[in-house]
Amino acid sequence: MIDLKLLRASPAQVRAALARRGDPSLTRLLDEIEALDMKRRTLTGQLDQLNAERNDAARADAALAKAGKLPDETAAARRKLGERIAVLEAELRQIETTLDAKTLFAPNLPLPEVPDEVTVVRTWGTPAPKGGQPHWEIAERLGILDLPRGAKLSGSGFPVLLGAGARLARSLIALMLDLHTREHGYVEVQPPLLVRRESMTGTGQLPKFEDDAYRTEPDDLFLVPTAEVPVTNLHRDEILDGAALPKGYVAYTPCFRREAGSAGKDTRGLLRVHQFDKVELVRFCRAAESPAEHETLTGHAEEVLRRLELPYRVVLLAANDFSFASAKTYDLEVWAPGVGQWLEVSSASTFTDYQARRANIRCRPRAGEKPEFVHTLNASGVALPRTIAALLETHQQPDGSVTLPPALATYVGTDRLG
RNA sequence: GGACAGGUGGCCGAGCGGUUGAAGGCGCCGGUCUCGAAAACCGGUAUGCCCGUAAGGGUAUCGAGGGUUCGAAUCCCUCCCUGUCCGCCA
Repeated sequence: MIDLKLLRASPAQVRAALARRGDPSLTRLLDEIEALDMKRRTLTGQLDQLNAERNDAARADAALAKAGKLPDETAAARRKLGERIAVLEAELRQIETTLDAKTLFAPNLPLPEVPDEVTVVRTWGTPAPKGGQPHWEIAERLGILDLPRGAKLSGSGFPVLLGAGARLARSLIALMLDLHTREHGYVEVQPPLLVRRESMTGTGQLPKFEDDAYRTEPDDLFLVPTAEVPVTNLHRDEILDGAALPKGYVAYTPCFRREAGSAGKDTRGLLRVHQFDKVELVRFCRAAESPAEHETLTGHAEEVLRRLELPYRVVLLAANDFSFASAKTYDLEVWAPGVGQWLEVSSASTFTDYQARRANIRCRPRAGEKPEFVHTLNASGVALPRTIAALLETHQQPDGSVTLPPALATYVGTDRLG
């Protein structure tokens, strides 16, 4: 949620920051928000004054009315005052409703250090030369992936993992959860996979991106597109103890995405699917800590790829290229020689206080001090399908088998598939 | 799905038309006492918005919205949520 006080204090700064997102309609949205905010303040000023009058009057009248008789003309005057208040209240309510609705459509402000062009920050490992089989061919040969039957069950984009493939997925999940809980200090969470509208609004998926989500009828619940939603909302409407921050949670969940509007893109194999598994990292911290937390978090996600011996690069996304609620995002991309592409397997973002405002997540720095909004951050740690694709393509052998890195072999129970 | 009960501050809990933002307790903070601590005692301790450099002031908020009233945490209506029992069930 955009900070109305900041918008009021530094309108030019907010406009300049939002302009970097490259959506010209945001200027008009800000105009509307500013006008509504001004109206709201004028109205609340008038209302505060009238309410003060009414409160004074009520106190003065109380004794009179209780004892015996409140003069008719006094009662009439009070009633008239009450009517004026009711009219203004109705007007104010209408403006607030509109203002809230508009505000929810304003994305987060990119941080100043975010570039205008995507930038490769660092690369780890040596990417294999482009070539070899794409993962779907390897997987088909190994009999660990069945796309046609997935399509029969649910439609395209719902892969079925079989045998060693299913075991591989389960092993990857266990490896990641163990790494993040034992070595990086996260608390493991198993959240609900269906969430309320409020939760989706808190993290920024709603109201703007409702078409991207699967929604249940008649309960109006949403299938989580990422564990970020339930885990961040764990602390919705709470005031956290400042001494307990930073706080990190890790959750494995399936993720459900309609991918509306992306038909035809990356449709082969595992690159873009409607349901996939992901281990997600979520952190809550004080505002001053969030830049360092963002780097730490990104490092936690990177460690997964190092353990899997997958060459990857970290890219800093451009201001016009990252998600609605984010203020700064690093993508982790693994090299997939078979398809000859860098594949995004993690997005590590800081949301500054944007989600915290929407979801009303605050902390009290110390006892007796005023609550302040926390900063939220999250990163995939990491998403499975593309990681599996990269694993198969990177570690495929001339004889058609696929070797597994030691860290993973321990979990799978073999160091070779096929 | 059926039948009840209930939603009040960080937590528990009173209040059921008139200085109630809200008793009391717990927790927390400060102080007295102590070599130190505990106990005891004293004091403080909600959040949003607006005005103000500040001190402070105004206002709103007792699940949400609407209504009755000169006046609503208290009465009425609708919705949401939680709990208990019954039914069903991994």
